[in-house]
Amino acid sequence: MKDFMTLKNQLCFAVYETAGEFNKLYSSVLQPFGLTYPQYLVLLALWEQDGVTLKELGAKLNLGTGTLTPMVSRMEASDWVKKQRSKEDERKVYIYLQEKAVKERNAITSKVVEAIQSCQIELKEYEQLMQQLNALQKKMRERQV
Amino acid sequence: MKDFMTLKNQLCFAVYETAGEFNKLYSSVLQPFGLTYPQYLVLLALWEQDGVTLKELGAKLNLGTGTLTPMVSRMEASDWVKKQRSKEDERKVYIYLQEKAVKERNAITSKVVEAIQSCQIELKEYEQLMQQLNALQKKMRERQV
DNA sequence: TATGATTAAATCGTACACGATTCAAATTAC
DNA sequence: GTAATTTGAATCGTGTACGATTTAATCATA
Repeated sequence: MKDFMTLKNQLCFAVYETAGEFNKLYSSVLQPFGLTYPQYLVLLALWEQDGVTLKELGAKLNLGTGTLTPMVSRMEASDWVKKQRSKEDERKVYIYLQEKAVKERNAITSKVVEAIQSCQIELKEYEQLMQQLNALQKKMRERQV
Repeated sequence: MKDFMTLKNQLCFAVYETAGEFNKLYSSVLQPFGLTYPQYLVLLALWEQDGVTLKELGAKLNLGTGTLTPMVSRMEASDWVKKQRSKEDERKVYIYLQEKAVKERNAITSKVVEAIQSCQIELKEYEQLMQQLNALQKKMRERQV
């Protein structure tokens, strides 16, 4: 019988390692643009919908203000985005893409797609993994304690 | 046609989020023991094989000294492990489990298994995901640039 | 309408994670 | 047998990531 408490038989570790691999792969692609992997995820979210509040951005990315506030500040310092406090509700801060982020969008996504394609992942494999990971996440979030 | 550059259609993001979910789930279980999730992974590795060098540990966990050295130091401070510089080769540092880690092993793993079981993941689903993630990692590591 | 509760960011403290550099010990090459 | 190289940890700087607290603005309500 297999030992389920072995490191290499742990699903958590497989996910942990895969996340690390993605991090490394994306980092190498994004470094020439002066972007980190999490910063790229922020851009992905903003390319979909620009001008969202920090809280909304956090909801999309599953990140709190403790992570996002300094990260967005760094991205503002490097001219990717701009923070704008709302006039109607001064508690809210809206994040807007800067020209640089709009102009570079194609160059960045092209390089990313190219890198992913170089991994030779089958479309079917890709979609199946997506579906299974989403199902797993759902179970983890809804687990009965 | 689906937009593959959407955040929620990104495999990288699904993996990133799932890793975050595991982190949160395991953290809640491990907190009463005064352990973090990465520290638990270190214990998993050492429970399998005790007395390995920092480098060997790093190879198992895919972590560099920049991460492991301070982490193991913290675990030494909290009496989980002990660092011992080799007499034969003074460059090497061996990591040994402390009594606390041996004694608490069952209590810790029981709680972890319990938490995972509460997620109601099918065995088949679990194994399929493991296999697919491992295949994906292999492709990412061996990609032709 | 004052006040108590809620909300959105910011801030703080701790802990990874990584690449690059440094340092000392061991190995090798000449 | 000394010099050059390699190796294993440690250190450094930057950047997430999270829970908890703080602060200021808004909302709810008596």
